[in-house]
Amino acid sequence: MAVHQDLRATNVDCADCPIRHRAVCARCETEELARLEQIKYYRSFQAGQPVVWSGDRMEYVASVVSGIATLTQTMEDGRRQMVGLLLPSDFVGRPGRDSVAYDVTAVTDLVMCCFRKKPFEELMLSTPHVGQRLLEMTLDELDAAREWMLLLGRKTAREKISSLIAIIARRDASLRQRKVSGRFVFDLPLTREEMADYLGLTLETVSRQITALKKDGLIELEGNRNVTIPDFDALLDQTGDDNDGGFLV
Amino acid sequence: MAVHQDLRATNVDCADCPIRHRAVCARCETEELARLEQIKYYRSFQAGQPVVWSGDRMEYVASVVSGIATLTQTMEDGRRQMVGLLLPSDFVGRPGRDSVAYDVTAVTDLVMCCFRKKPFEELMLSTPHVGQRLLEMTLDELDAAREWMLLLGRKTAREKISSLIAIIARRDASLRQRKVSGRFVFDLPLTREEMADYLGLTLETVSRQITALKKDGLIELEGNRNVTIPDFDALLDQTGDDNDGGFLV
DNA sequence: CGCAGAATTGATACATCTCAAGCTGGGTGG
DNA sequence: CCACCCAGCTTGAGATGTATCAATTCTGCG
Repeated sequence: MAVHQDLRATNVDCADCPIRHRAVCARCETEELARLEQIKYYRSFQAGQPVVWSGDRMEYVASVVSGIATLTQTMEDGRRQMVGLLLPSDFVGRPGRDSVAYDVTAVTDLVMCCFRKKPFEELMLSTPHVGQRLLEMTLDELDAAREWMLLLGRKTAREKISSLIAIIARRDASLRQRKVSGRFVFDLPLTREEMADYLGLTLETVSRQITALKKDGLIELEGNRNVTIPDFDALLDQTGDDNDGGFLV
Repeated sequence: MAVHQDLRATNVDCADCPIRHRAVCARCETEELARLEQIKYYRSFQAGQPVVWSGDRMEYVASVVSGIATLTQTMEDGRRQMVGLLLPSDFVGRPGRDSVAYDVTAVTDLVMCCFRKKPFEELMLSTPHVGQRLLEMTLDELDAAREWMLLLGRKTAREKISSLIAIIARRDASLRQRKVSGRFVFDLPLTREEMADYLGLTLETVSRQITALKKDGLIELEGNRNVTIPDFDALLDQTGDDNDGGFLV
């Protein structure tokens, strides 16, 4: 149970919280916030550390404050599929169920704002805004999961990689409050293997396709992680998506 | 916009509704039910008819009362991926958003219990039980979508078909309030092509794998639709899943 | 009975996987 | 301070599962 390394982290005042406006608490009024503040505690994980294993009891639910975590499913013979990427403000855990259905792993150093499950559930019953916001967030995640099903089931390797790079670029831009237009530079948070697990490919195929995109001038690489997109629209053309449709992930 | 054929259907009293205990209204108390009853209306679609197209405005949300519908996404060049299968008691539509992100199509004759969006949203704000139940259902759907991502990304064609047949068998059993054990007989609601769209395969591959399962004695066919599973556990062994784990779809 | 849509079957092509070497860059210990 | 080491990545050659294209053959329905 819980092989995680948890470092103490000091609580931040909700009013100063960087994810205040997007997380599960976004709609809360001051008194609801005060109640949440009472039951919250922070928890940190180092890059690479597991947060919970599939099947474990998880006695809390949480919001990602900073860092990135992944949700993965693993088959008996070791085949792995990533089924979600958790960014700041995303929510982990499921009120009304004790155990978790997938492995949760910290990809970068990670800080989470945790609520013990019992008090959180009581709060959900007695005040409306947390549940409403959680429903909204869950519906968004469901849309994202379904968009991902199209990618996994029907896209080619090149389309998959292009889509992933485009999505990471957009998320990065939104975290930095910028727009992805013209030339855009950012860091990949994932290794080739993690990308492969996300895309339903092997790491070799990921590597080859990245090389191909580089040769075609659609991306530029500085080291393994730092990516420059010289022309975002040109990259979008490679994703197979309806242009400018969709992906709000 | 809305090329659907809608036949009038007479409303059933909520108290006698076959999906009363599983649908979005499952938790409602009598007065809440009365309010829902006021704003509900039934709508029927013939097998094969579209319910809504991706991008259309959808001015209502609805529960499937009887029949089966599919959610599919389509790429510009025609590649299609099914992203959901709607069975009786499943919910369609998204409070808080006007347009739909995927095509919804009636696979069999279909009856839906519809609520105009505006009144439904107001009801969700003023009474807690609808929103709570909807959150629970959405979380279940998210789990199912993620399970499906593993299938699409990592399973072989044979594992995919076996998984699909096992899931349909289980759902069929649960609708008929029976258990899937020993010898089990049921009808496939989907054509080979629809199965292919669900599984991220071509219809030829689906056909070949079904033939292979038949040759191996894992299933028996009577015509194209009627399936007998002589030994359910033997079929489960072919799915690649942790035995008796998971799938509550 | 006959026909059209659905399904099967076959031959071949090709995208991706698999297995196997190397490469590269950043960190560590001698 | 350099040599080594190792994880992460790239590249290559060959195997393989699934797609594609093309006939047939079923099956259920009018």
